[in-house]
Amino acid sequence: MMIERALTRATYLSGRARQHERLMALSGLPLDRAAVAVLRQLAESEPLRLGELAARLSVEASHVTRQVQHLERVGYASRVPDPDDRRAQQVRLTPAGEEAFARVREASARGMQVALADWSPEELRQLASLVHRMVDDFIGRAEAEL
Amino acid sequence: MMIERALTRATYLSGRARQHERLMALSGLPLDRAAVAVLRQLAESEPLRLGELAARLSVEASHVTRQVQHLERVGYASRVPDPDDRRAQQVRLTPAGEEAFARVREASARGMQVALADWSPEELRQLASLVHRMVDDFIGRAEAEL
DNA sequence: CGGCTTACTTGAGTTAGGCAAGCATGTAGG
DNA sequence: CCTACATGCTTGCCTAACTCAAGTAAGCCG
Repeated sequence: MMIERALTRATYLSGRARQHERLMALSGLPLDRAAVAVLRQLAESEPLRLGELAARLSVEASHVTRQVQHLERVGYASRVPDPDDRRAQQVRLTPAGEEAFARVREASARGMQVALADWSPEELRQLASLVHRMVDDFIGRAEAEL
Repeated sequence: MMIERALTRATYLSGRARQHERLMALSGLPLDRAAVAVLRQLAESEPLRLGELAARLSVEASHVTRQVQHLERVGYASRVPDPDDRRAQQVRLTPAGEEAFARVREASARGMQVALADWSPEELRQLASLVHRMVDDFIGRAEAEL
């Protein structure tokens, strides 16, 4: 199963702090890795409750609490009480948050374009679709095991 | 560039501690994430000097020093002075280390087989080959930028 | 030899993230 | 409706995985 080695290489490499620093330098934003992950998830979905956000990122709620507090302090996210459940809060991005995410995404895509410059559009499409499907399958398995 | 999103999802997910715990439970070994990364790199190459090992993992040498000390204490790695340079040391796996890595790899592959059970062999092959190529291209770019 | 570089080590600090305990709200059974 | 248990979030505290800075030993160059 050579896929095992391929994925391990990819994921270890990209988790390095250095990659993140490159990204922040490119985008000109002072966000840490965890904050970017939250920002991204919020940008890619409707407003989410805290618990749901934690579930989608596969991390503990306590971690998300702190990251969201951070994003609030820098003005990228805001919370509104959930109308259906007074225990819960909905988190959404502010316009500034949307804009910050756009810059992150743009910087990230730019880096990839450089690295993958001589891939054909078809190959890129294929890679993206296989990877998406793989992630879905992994998440599916994780959920099935509960 | 939808590939950007696919990769970010994949890499964030796989970095989670939970994934690692699952792996350790499957393999029955008490190694932490960093140790596994070093073990893997050593298993996949000839004996390496400490600095070279750090370079291949894209981490600081000081981190590698500590990880290797750890692997030595549990009997998975050993060092020999580099014959060509008395400042340096070569790190290699012991037989116990080789065996431990084999178990990690097997556990990891098993997990993937479950998750990706209904992929065709052709799709798996394709994914692996695209991912390998992508990682090579990323490493190539990182080196080119020095 | 004297001075600069390289390979590694050690120490201290930061960040991501888990776990446990606590508080407020919701929900069901008697 | 009241007691009892479940949820959603927060806070505090701990560990792992690094990084950066300073130190030592060995090599290299005039």
